[in-house]
Amino acid sequence: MDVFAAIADPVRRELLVQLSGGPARVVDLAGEHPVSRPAISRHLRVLTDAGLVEADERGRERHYRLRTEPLTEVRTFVSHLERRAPITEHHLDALATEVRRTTRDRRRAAATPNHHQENTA
Amino acid sequence: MDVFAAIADPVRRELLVQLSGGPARVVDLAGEHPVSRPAISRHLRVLTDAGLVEADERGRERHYRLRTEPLTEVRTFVSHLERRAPITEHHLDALATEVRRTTRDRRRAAATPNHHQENTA
DNA sequence: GGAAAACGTAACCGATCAGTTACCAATCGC
DNA sequence: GCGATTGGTAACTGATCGGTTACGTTTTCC
Repeated sequence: MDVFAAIADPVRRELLVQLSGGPARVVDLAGEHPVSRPAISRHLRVLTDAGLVEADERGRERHYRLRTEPLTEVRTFVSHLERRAPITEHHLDALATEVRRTTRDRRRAAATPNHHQENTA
Repeated sequence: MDVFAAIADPVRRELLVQLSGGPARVVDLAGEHPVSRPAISRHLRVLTDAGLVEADERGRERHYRLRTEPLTEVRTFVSHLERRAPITEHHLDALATEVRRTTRDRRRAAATPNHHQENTA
C-alpha cells in the first residue's frame, strides 16, 4: 500500500500524530482509539509497509516510532499541484513561513540534546 | 469523501496533475487514461466533493479546473508530522528549497498572464 | 429536424478494506 | 513454574470502492 493510501485512513493518521510525540507501544496507541487492538495492529502493519513507522522490539513489547521519509512523496505532490494553479499568494506564503519555522525549531532541537530518545547521528 | 481519501487513488492524482496544467474537458481527461469515461466522471465527482476541482459549464462541455485550497489540510498534516520527528536535516532543507523555488515560479507566473492549456513540458 | 458529441447517472459486480472475535507465541513478574 | 501482559495472525463479515455497460439528456452542427 502506498503512502497516499496509508494516510487516507483517519485512524492511521491519528496513529501517526500520536507517534509524532515519540515512540509508543501498541497497547498505548490502541488505548486512545475506540477500535480493537488487533485493528490497531493491522493499521500499524499498513503503516510499516508504507515505511511510515518502524518497530523496535523490546522483549515482549514493540516500540513503534515515526519515519517521515515517505512523506516526501506527498509533499512533492502537493507542491507540484500548488505551484501551477490559480491560487492566492497567501497559501504559498503560509507554506514558506511554516517551513522557516520548522527549520528553526529543528535546529534548536538539534542544539538541545535534552529532547527525548532521538540522538540524531 | 475527505481530501486524504480523494488523493489516495492514483487515477485521481493523475487527474489533478493533468488539471494542474490548466482546465480540461472530461473527454480530454479520459483520453489519457485506460479507464472508461464514466469512471473518470465519477472520479471527478469525488474530487468535486472534496473541493479539489470545480467545473465550468460551457454548453454541452464541462471544463474542470483545479482548486488547491483543500490541499492545505494535507500540507499541514505532513508538516506537523515532520516537525517533531527524528528526521535528517536534509529533508527539511529540500522542502525549504522546494518552497523557495515554488514561490519564485509563482511570482513569475503571475507576472506572465499567458499560460493556459497544457503544452508546458 | 436529426445525427453526433459531451457528459452524467443507474445498475451491477468483483475486489479490497476495516472491523470483529478467537487463538497462539513470547516474555515478564511473582 | 505460572498467571498475566503484550502483540501478531487467522477467519469471517458488512461496507465501500472502482470498474464496467447501458441509458438518458442536453447541446452542437449540417
